[in-house]
Amino acid sequence: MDEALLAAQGERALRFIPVTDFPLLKDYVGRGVITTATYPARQFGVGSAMGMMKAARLCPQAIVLPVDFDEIRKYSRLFKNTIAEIAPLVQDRGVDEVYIDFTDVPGGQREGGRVLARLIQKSIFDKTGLTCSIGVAPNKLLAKMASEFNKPNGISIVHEADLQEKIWPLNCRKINGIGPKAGEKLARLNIHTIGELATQDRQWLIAHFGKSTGAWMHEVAWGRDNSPVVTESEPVSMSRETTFERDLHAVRDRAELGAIFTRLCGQVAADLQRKGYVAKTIGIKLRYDDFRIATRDQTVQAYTADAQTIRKIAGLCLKRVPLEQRLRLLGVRAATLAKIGETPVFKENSALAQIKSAQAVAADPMATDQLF
DNA sequence: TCTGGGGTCCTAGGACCC
DNA sequence: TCTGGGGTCCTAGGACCC
Repeated sequence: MDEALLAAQGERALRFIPVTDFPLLKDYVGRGVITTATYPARQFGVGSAMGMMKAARLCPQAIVLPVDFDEIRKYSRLFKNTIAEIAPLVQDRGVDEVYIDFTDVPGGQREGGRVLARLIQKSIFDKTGLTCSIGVAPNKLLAKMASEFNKPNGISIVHEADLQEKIWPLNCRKINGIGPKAGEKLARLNIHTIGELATQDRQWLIAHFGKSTGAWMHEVAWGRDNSPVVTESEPVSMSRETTFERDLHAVRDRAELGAIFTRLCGQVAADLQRKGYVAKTIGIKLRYDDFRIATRDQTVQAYTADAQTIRKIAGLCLKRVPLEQRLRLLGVRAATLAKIGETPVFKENSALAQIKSAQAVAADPMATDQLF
């Protein structure tokens, strides 16, 4: 194998938080979900994204710790910087996950990548006190699955030849990209394992899941994935949203809702400014008390990162959505981003389009300001 | 007993242009 | 009188991921 990839995942992000003076899960009040759980707590069936109330029934004696996002970001940065010092080709996959292409890292191929994986684990532990699990494989798809095999603090190496033995027995849901819906649909079609998926005819999968998804499913079931490790990317959107402590009504709780709305717009504006972007599409998102979601957005001509402008456009969006039902969440989103100072002037930048524009301006003397 | 926040990508229909 | 496609942009919703 002359090419190798690796996925690393962070664990025990809450390791250093002292555990005194925090409520037990059974005494916890408020809405929300578990962000993560220690391995002992997981024994009780508690895990990420589970509602607090459900978790409290499963493990009432668990201690609830607050989430300190500044601290998490700090450790996340340390984690990624440590890896990048050893192997520079790193793709970001959220706070605690990365893909690494170490094809060209000196010594990377020793013991099939195990030596490098151990070095990365040790470096991360020395710098942060955190453990992580690492999967080594010929592509991102397999590396991601491999990283789950030996948790916590494990290393797992998967070769192409291991497909039948190690990958095919797994449930389809273990494939990155097959979520609850696709998993359900596959189960209804009596396809449960990746091996069963691999035996399906490509055309049959396409008939049931569409051209793109069907073909993709067939590829991944055979362990094939040639997507590159992408080290840099521009953001597509920036958003802020909040779930209220109690459901709010647009009329009855107008003042409260208005204040939250303005605050969210301010936060989006601040995020854009801090990161040096402007946006041309502003949108809102709401979640009703029955959990249905509605979104509206509007694209305007001039790019902006101004709180008042965003608030105005978002306000127009809000007018276009039904507001009879009570709300549990409100969000504001900015999209169609451009780096500040690099906003495109003409949508069409072909010479022809520019000549036409110039002709249109020449024909209408009142339109000269269009040039600026 | 309900179910966070911040993202990406895909689909599909309609408008509009060539 | 009726009939074309292709391409891009915009909008709404939904699946999925960490």
